Amino acid sequence: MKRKVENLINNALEKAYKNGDLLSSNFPETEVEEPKIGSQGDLSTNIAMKMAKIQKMSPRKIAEAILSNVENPDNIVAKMEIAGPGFINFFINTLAWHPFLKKIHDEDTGYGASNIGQGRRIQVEFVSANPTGPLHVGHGRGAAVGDAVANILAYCGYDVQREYYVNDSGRQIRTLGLSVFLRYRELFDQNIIFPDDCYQGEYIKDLAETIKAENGRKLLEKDEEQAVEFCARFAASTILKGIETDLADFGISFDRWYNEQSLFDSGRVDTIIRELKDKGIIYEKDGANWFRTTDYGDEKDRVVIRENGLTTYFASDIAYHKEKFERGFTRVIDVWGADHHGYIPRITASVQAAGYDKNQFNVILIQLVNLLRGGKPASMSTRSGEFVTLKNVVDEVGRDAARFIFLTRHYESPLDFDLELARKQTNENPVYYVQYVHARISSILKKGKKEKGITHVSWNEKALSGLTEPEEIQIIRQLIGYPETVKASAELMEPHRITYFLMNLASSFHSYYNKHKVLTDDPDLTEARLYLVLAVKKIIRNGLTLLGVSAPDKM
RNA sequence: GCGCCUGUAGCUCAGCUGGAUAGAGCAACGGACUUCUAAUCCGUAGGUCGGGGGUUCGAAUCCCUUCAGGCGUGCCA
Repeated sequence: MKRKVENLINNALEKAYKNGDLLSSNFPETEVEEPKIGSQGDLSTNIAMKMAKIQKMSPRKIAEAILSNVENPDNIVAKMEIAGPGFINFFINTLAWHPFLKKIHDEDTGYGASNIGQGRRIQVEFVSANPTGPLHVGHGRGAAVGDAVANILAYCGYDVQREYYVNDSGRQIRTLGLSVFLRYRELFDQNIIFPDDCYQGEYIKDLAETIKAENGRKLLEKDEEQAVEFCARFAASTILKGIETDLADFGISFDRWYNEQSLFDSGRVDTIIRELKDKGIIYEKDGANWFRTTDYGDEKDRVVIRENGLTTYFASDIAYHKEKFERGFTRVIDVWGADHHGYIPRITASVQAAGYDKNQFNVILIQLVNLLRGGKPASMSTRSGEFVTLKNVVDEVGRDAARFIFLTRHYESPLDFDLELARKQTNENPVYYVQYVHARISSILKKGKKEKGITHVSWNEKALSGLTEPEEIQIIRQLIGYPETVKASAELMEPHRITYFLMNLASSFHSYYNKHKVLTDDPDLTEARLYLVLAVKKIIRNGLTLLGVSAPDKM
């Protein structure tokens, strides 16, 4: 509809210029938007105000010139008026809204899809938690956002790959091995001191128990380094399997699990460091090797190889991100926790050093999740190991509620996640509010079939002319806005836009439902309303699908 | 100190990327089930968009400045 009105305006502009009503043909882009207040029409444009300077005329004069040249061939516009400082308001003919419903039905699951990605390859890397412990709620938020972003991008024509980067080498894995080994020795009544910097959680003890059950005291006879190495590998792979399961239960799967270790095994890390040294981007100082990240705007240079000869996490990340682009992705998106924001400049630097544009690399920084229970903080300290895991949360509140709540905020704002509230099946909990729309409509359709024998609703222009209630037009207007919402949410990588869209649509529907009956004694009206309501159902389903939330037929 | 993020109704947050009189939900108060699911709806009340400057026809939105909170600022990951 916006586009249609834009065309009317653009044609009017040209005509006005030819007539001499306008002095310049230098037209700014026509923008049409929905006024918030009903009395200001269905759509309005600010074009006259934007043109005032160029045309050297007052906005209202320009508006008049435009209005006198508007042609309205399809009788879309019922009324036009100039308002305020120079807005042109358009009142749309009720009948003109109806054809949009047909588009929704015809395109069905594809309604809202687009091709802004044009098949470009894009990678979304998310979660990527170290396999040193189970996923906690914070990872859950990253998972929900990353997955939704990937869904939305794919829906908008990108060729999306989901990847999980597994940090399976480096010091934290050794620490993991040591932690497990020490707990293992404890099981044989050996007196050990368990260091503070080891992993404290109960799961470490469980892993030790498993090793004991499978290997007896064999490890005690081994050389300690070997034993730690064994524990490390066993623990990491067991934990990773657990992570994979927890994510699957959360409805998330990856196209690829990428091992950090493989970057060393293939020699990629060595190669890239050598290349960068040759280019002078990496240099030696104080016995260590430094990357000149300051050349790319970082606040100081960063160590790649430590004085002790070991590489840092950054070294493998340089190789990793370069490799991503070599795989053919034109854009790479990393979803990180906000506590990693200090790493953005250095990774961006490495991407640029590899010859790619900094805009090809984006980081979505997920802010903290405050886990609450009845308004009071639920413990989440990693140190004591008593954090609430993602699995705990999903088991307690369910997948749909968890995912939806993670997506009710812009990812840049901290999120309060109240377990008690998420479990409630009341209107305090927005998931049910939206899902309930889908269930209610399913129920109407079922009843329509049972009592009136209506098994199929289709486009019927005559019947649809009966859809004239303000609530009905309001719903159609909202439905029409869906593709735009999806597009914006893809471009900005902000899934919460869809969440809010769905809540607003749900609100309009519930309101309508309470005021008007869909199944009436008038067959035409019933058919028209079923057609409308079915369109709502399709869009609720489409939106929830993008968010990774189910659309139940019954609740 | 420096960097990033956030300050919008009592609370939790939206605000379509500069538009007209700033919106929801919760909490409070008052109403609606012999009806397609009351997991719902209707109404009332609630605001100096942290403060101060600037940019322009027009600012919650952009710029500067200031205050407050969170996070980061390792040859840890």
